[in-house]
Amino acid sequence: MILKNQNEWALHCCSVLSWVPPERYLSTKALAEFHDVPKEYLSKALQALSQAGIVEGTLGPSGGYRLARKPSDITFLDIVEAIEGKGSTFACTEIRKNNPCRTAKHCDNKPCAVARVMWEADAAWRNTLRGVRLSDLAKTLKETVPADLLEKTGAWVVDRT
Amino acid sequence: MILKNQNEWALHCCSVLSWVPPERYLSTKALAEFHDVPKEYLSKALQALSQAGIVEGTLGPSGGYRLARKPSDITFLDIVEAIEGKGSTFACTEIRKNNPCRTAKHCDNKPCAVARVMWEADAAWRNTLRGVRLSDLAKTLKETVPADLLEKTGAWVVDRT
DNA sequence: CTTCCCACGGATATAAAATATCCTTAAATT
DNA sequence: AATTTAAGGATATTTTATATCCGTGGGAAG
Ligand code: FES
Ligand code: FES
Repeated sequence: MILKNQNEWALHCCSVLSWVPPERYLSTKALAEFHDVPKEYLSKALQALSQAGIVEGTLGPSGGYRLARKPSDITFLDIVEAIEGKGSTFACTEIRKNNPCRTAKHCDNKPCAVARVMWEADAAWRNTLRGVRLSDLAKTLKETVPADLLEKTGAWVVDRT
Repeated sequence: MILKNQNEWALHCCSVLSWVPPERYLSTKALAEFHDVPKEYLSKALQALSQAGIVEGTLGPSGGYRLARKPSDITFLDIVEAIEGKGSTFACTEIRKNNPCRTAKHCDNKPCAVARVMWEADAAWRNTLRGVRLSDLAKTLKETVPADLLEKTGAWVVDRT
C-alpha cells in the first residue's frame, strides 16, 4: 500500500499557492511547470482540491487557482483526504462471519476486534495529519529553506499570477 | 490507498493459530476453509508470515503452521509489516528539486518538510499497531465473542491439528 | 522403501487501481 | 470575436493486487 503521488503534488501546490497575492490566481500550467509534472494529470488533483473547498478556481486569462481559506485553516489532512478520500485505509470484509462454527443466532452488534485496532491506527495517522496546518509548513520552510531561494520562488509565483 | 486484504487474513490467521496446541500445526487448507478464502493465495500470506519469523511451518501430513513466538511477543505491526512491507506509505519523489528557481548550489541536506510530516503520520500509524499484541487481541475477543462460539472454534481448530 | 501430504517458491493469468492523455464545454478576459 | 482557462467526461497505459497453477523436496505413516 502506497499513497498516490497526487498527495505530494497537492501538498506542494497548496504550499506554492500560499504565495499568491490576494485576489489573484495561479494557473495549472504554472503549477505544472514549477513542479515538472504533467499538466493534465495535475489538473485532476487540483479539481479534487477545488471540490473539497481547499482551493478555488476561476476561468479565463489570468485565471487559475488560489487558496479558498487562510493557510492556518487548512490542514494536511484536508489536502490528503481530498486526494485519497475519507474512507479508512483498512477495509474489513467481515471475514469472521465465515467461521464454520458460527450459527445464525450469532449476531455481530460490535465491529470485529481486529478491525477496531486497524481503524484506531488509521485514526492516529489522520490525527497527526490534522495537527499540521499549511501555516505550520510555511513556518518550517522559512526555517529550513535558504532565504534567497524562498524569495526567488515567491517572486516567480507572483510574476505569473 | 487501501491496505491489502491479506492483512485481514493474516491477522485473523494468527489469531486462530494461537489456539493451536504446543508442538502441533494447523494446515493452510484448514485456515483457508475456516476463513473461506482461496487456499493458494492465503498460502502466500502465510509464507510472508513465515519469512518474517512470526509463524513457523513444517512439512508432511500433520504439517502446517503454528506461531513461532508467544502471542505476547507478536504485535499487529509485526503482522502488517510482514504483508505490507516496512517502507513508509508515503513516497517522496523529491518534487521540490524541480523548482525552477533552484540552482546547483542548493543542496538538500534535510528531508523535505512535507515528507517529514507524512512520515511522522506513518510513524503514528505504526506506533498504534506496535502497541497491540496478539495476547491483547485474545483478551478482547474473550470479552466480546460469545463463550460458546469461542469454545466451539477452539475445538474446531484442535480437531484439525 | 514407498506413498501421500504438506510448505515452499517460481511462473503465469486476471482484475483492479493508479497514472496519464485527449477532447469538449463553458466561463472570464482582452 | 478571439483567446485563455477550469471543469469534467472518455479513454489509454502502466502498475499493483488478486488469484491460480505447477514443480520441488521434506516429513510422516504404512
Ligand atoms: S472480520 Fe474484518 S477485521 Fe475481523
Ligand atoms: S519533495 Fe517530496 S514531499 Fe517535498
